[in-house]
Amino acid sequence: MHCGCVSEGVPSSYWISGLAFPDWAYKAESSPGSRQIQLWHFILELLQKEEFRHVIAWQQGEYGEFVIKDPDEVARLWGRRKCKPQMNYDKLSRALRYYYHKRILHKTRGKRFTYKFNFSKLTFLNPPLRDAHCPSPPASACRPPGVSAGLQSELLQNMIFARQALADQLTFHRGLRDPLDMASPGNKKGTASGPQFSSLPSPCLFGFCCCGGVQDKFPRLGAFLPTIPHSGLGPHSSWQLCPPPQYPQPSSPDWWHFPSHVFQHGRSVLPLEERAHPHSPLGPPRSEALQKGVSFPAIRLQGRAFPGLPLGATRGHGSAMAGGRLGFPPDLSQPREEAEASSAESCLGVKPELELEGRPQAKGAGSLEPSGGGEGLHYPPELQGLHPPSIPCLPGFKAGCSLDPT
DNA sequence: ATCGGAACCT
DNA sequence: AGGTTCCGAT
Repeated sequence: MHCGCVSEGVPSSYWISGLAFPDWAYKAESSPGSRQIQLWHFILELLQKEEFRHVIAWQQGEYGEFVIKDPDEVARLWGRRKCKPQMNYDKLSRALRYYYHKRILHKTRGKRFTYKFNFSKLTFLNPPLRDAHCPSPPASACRPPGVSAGLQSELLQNMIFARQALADQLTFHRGLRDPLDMASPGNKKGTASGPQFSSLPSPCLFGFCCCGGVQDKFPRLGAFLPTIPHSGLGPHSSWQLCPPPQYPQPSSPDWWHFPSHVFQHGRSVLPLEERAHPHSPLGPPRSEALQKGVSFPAIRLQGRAFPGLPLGATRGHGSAMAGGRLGFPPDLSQPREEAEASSAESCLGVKPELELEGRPQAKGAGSLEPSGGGEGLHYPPELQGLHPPSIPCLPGFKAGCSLDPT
């Protein structure tokens, strides 16, 4: 039943194994319907490939947003993949539009051929990770051989997105989802059609970038996400640890310009440490955004302080926690075994009681609507300065999610 | 260019 | 289910 179509040299099996698109997603045996490559998979494949950058590429500065630079070519490639020589952009875009309702994708209004992924949805649609352990190499291995500075940046973004996605999942799963989504076909509860988040362990997200061997474990992870038009990381050649070694400067707000609604729910995720010491020496003064409540838990590794990242590590439904695979980096200075042992129990997360205010799709108010809601950052005063989640942490780490062992 | 309904296909 | 094809509307 070969049609001579090719897959453009892009393996359709695993390619972000363990994160968002595990290989099962492509395997026929995992689906009675002989699951084929889906369009969004394909789009992501193209996006990760350097050679298609002239055809489709991530939009700089907008996370998850991509531009189809050559619609005809993308359509041709898609048609080739699907053995549909009559494929064109009109048809392809129709398929993309079906993703709007599924919240896999949405259109960036006003920008031609520009769409944006809702990564959280993609992740949510996928099943539990099978082996998301967090290897803990020596710090010196933080940039594995072959990991370029560029990849370094991308890996960081992966981590950011992964955390974001998990945080989104968390929100999603705590019953605070958007009613529109409840009605969407992919979200029928209690069916066997989708994974249950309660059984979804968090990957060691930090491990993606901070732990060595990421190339081996996640060979294609690096190209998954758009390049951060960098604020504090790129120029640093040392690749010591993934997050920028300091808070972003107010002059370079890119760092906290995450599109996710995760950051728009009036939730301060400031670590206790930060709250207790508003002028903490751990970093420069908080930016305007941070003051508004967009902040990340501080992380200390090897004596250095980092801005936290939007964390999705979940205590979620208990059982997930009991599984103990939560995304937090071990202290890289620890001996490997020790670090692994602790990483198995580590966790850190945003307070999972995120609110979904309004429907993302609601015109002008949706957090997922990039062109509609402006910043969309509304933080009721009463929600500012809330305590961080009471989340089980690494042994020896304070609840409050600093990684600073005390 | 973009949207979404409708019928159809696999 | 996840498109593909067609098409009228905006």
